[in-house]
Amino acid sequence: MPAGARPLDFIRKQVIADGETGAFGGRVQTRFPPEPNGYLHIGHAKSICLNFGVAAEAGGVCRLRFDDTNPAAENAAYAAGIAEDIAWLGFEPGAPAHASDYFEQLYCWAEQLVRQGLAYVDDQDAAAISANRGDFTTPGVDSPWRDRSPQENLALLAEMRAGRFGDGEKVLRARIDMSHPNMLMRDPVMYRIRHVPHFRTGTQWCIYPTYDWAHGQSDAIEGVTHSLCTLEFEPNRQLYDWYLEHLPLPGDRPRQTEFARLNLTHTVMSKRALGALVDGGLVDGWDDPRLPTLRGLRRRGYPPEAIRAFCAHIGVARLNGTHEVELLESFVRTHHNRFAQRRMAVLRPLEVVIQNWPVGHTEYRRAVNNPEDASAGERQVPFSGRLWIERDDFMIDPPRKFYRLAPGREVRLRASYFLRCDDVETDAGGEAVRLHCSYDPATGGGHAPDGRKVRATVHWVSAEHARDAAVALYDRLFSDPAPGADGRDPLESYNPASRELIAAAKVEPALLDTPPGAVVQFERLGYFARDTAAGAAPLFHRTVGLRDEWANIRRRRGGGA
RNA sequence: UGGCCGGUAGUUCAAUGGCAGAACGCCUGACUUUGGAUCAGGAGGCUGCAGGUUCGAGCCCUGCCCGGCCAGCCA
Repeated sequence: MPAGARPLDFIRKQVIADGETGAFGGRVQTRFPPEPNGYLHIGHAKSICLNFGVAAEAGGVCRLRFDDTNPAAENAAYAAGIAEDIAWLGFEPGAPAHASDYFEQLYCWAEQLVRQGLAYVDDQDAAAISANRGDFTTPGVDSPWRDRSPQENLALLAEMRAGRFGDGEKVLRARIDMSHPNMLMRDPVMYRIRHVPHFRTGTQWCIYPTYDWAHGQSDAIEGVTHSLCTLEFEPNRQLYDWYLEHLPLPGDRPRQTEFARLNLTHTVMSKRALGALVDGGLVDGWDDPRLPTLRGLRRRGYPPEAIRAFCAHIGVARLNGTHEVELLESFVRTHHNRFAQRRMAVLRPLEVVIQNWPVGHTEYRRAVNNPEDASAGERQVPFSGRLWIERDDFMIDPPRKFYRLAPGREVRLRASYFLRCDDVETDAGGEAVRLHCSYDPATGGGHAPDGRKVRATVHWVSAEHARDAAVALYDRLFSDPAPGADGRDPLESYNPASRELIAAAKVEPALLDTPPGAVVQFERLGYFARDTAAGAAPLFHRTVGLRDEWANIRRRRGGGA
């Protein structure tokens, strides 16, 4: 399904065109610029794949640069986590750069703009600045401090830096146009006062550059040629260019190009919403397997290869849309189908007694570890006269198209014999509690010598040899495909049944040899990742289910059993 | 309401002004010791709407409709 040659996206086309026209001296340099105020999610993965991918394909470089201009929200732990996640995804973040590396240069440039009369210190408070900015239809009004002399501004700026003022007392603003149709051009703030220590520069600074004042200049300093960002920064491009045009840059002027961010159905991607889930205890933390964070997906068992293949597949465009999670899941299945070893596990056990099995006898059945990969070898699975099978694999009164076990019916036991259900013990409510069955000793090869067929193969675990394991089943975190649409609170559609814990699934002994973090297929059920927590009882997270035709039939009938 | 950007199959994306395609999903069949995987076939479109230019428009022009982003001292 990775399918052959996908047409090039508009960004790669542009990069190639730049190479042909000799723009940027033939160089290509990109950057991935996260703010270290949270963890990365799959939306960032799209950007990472794009930035690192474009650079690699063009023989250029891509650097990780932390956009650490807001000390109130950022910390070193987030920065370390981000670098770790990038490496896990399969890219080399190298020694990261930081916007804070350029604070001194930025300050020098700010002084230059002041000297040219292109920036000024404003004494208005935040509310006044906001009120005087005007709105979409009415122009802003000039600040009373807009026409201070360069000398006065220079002195004030120095005092701001020296800590002579309290938070919010003054800001430095670019002097552009208070009636500009682009609101971002109405004298944007360049520096604000924050007496907050920064995780890298400590208390060295108490004025911090805004995003707009730092970003393009950081790009220019590093020699970035193609500054790729998401669509919501489109109006910022005009400002990006304005700053760069008015500064004496060391090299070519970088160019900002916007692309659509990734959205997925049934989940949220904004840091605010993610934070609300974590802080509200609705999930266990940033690495909860239900979250679209890279740490969550890793714990869930999503392989980085599948995430990269997904990102390559969806491409990049300027159209803001929403991908179905099912597409992501199909890439996860494709990967695990090829590499995951198979094991048997019974999640909701139903007891089977084989009446014609020799009492006390155990036989070891050979089972292939991965039918897609002969080199994965085989293993021995203990078989005896008392088994667990899946409750869902039996029905007392089976509807049409249900091919599994039922009274009088015969199925094949995976890697073992045919099994016939002779009798059912039920409880007071009519539920099956034990099946009395018989096996056909002639069918050990998986076929009946007399040529009779079975419609289904069922997985099983020998009760005597079964081990217990905890299993976490996951469903959509949000029942609404577009949580938070129409301005509603996304939490309104939080799915309280998004996790179901099975305390003691019955599993074959070999399953417990699975190393932490590894993903195996529970035959007929799905892919499951062994939890990475050390020392605890074995726990498996369901990464994704198998494609399930019977579930589709049930769904089409209206969800019933 | 002003500015900018978008609108092609259910979804995401293609299509030098020249027969509207792919992937995932869906449906049917084959095969099968996973109702998995694999293979073969199929359905699915007034290219947002209306005009215009042209031999010819998804593409160019005009108007309209719908959606996104922008009025933080967040990024």
